[in-house]
Amino acid sequence: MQKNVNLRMTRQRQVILEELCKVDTHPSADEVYEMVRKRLPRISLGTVYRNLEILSASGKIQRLELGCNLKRFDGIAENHYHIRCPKCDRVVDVPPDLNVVVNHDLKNAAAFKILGHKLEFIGICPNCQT
Amino acid sequence: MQKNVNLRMTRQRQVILEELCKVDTHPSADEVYEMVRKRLPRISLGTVYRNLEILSASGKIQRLELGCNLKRFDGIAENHYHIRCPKCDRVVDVPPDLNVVVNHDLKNAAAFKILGHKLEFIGICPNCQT
DNA sequence: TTTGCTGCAAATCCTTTGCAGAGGT
DNA sequence: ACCTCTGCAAAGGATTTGCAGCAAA
Repeated sequence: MQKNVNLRMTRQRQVILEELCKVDTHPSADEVYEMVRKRLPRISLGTVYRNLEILSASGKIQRLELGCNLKRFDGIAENHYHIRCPKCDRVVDVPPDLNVVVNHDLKNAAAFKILGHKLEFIGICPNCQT
Repeated sequence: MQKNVNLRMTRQRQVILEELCKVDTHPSADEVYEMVRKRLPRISLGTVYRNLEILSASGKIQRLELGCNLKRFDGIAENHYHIRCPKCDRVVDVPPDLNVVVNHDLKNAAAFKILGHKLEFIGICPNCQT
């Protein structure tokens, strides 16, 4: 990925941004591709990927990546929280004695039937702080 | 994936479970493969994937997948929370007027320098409730 | 003996990348 | 004109799957 020194607002980038702001469906890259293709039939999927990356790096859109790329597995079956270090991607458990309170008032308002929540803290681990 | 009607405790499954419970590093499937291979040199990566799936489906281990498989993009750049429906994988925003309180007391205790958190609610969407 | 499980390899899915030409600024 | 961006296609990495033989129960 190139450094965003001199960003150009190309037609493709413009349309991707417009289409993304039109919807609230949190589309995947492929879904964005399908949306944009209606206006720019010759756009390539690679371009969509590159632009989504650039747009989120420059803060114009948000990239939802709750968690890391790899699925990870935990020998502890009980639900608990994690802290992930964005530098080394290490994941550690949140000490269980710590009281993390998530207010579930939202349960009453959303049309969703809330089953639970996933909470992940992002933090620089001791190793990476130096 | 077969339905878990009659699970057998094979040597491979046993060793995967044992190795996973030994560590607290939240390994990826490939890392589990490397761990297990020391004891079962002929095990295949496919078997590791299948067993991690089966073990987490049967509740013996936990699968960390904060979020969905696909990266998703959001036209709203500001940070906000999401609800995801596990049935249809739809993601919607948490209405911003709802007060979600995450207690950050944990900041003082962990050796991590906490930068923030990611919170995702899991819930059945109106469509999937029928 | 039944049938779930394994190793293997090929397939699949999503994403990234190299390249030569096109197009913003 | 400069240099970023594009389309294309191939490569890449993680995960899944088909199959024939193996092994728990």
